[in-house]
Amino acid sequence: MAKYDPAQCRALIRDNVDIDFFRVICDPVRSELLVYLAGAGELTIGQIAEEFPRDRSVISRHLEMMYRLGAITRRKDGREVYYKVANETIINKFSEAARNMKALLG
Amino acid sequence: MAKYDPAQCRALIRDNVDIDFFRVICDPVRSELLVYLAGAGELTIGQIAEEFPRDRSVISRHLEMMYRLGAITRRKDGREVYYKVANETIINKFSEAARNMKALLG
DNA sequence: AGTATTTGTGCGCACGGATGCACATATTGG
DNA sequence: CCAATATGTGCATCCGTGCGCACAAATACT
Repeated sequence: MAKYDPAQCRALIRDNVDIDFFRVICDPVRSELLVYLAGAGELTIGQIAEEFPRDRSVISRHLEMMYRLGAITRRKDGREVYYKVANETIINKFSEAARNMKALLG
Repeated sequence: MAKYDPAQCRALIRDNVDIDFFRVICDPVRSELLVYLAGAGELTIGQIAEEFPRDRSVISRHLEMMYRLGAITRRKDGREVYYKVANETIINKFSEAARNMKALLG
């Protein structure tokens, strides 16, 4: 049997699916934020926080996390920061992962 | 603006992507197990545990978790249990999610 | 400049999940 | 029936992460 090579395994995963992206997206709170944002269009942290049972700082950190991974975009206007879902990026991540998994396992 | 409805948001997510499935798959340890299994074909818990720096019981629980969500199949033969990656299921989950996200956001 | 408003951040607390040990269960072989 | 091997499980512990409070930073408004 082939000897186990952790580095090679991890590399093989990361070449095929953006694990960090999906991990961030598939969190219960963040996925809810994402769906809400997708339906609302463009919102500030304050507007979002009004509707969620979490502290504003928590919402801020979740959005920051999704922003870093490209799931949402943001636009600063004065003191407010408007967040919006990065539709194409998300679609592409899922499509790419699906295509690669098919090639890897199919 | 639309009032926030947590139940509706969660339902919308779950109708489009199997969050629990992806959460389990995209864990660092489990994804590594999955890739290793995919390359090796069919292995027992003992064989897998020999190659991973975790206790056998930990491997057992991770495999059980992935089995429950359909990511892997298992076959009992005597005292041994052979695990194998459920290629079609995984491919289908990714394809379905990609298709739905495209319809939802595109 | 001074105050108010919006967002970012440091920090400590708490909770959930991962981990490993010890033991239970199941199955084989003698 | 008994010992040996493979896997499942209860339990205590540890560690990462989420959470919210308090405060800092940035910007607007008068």
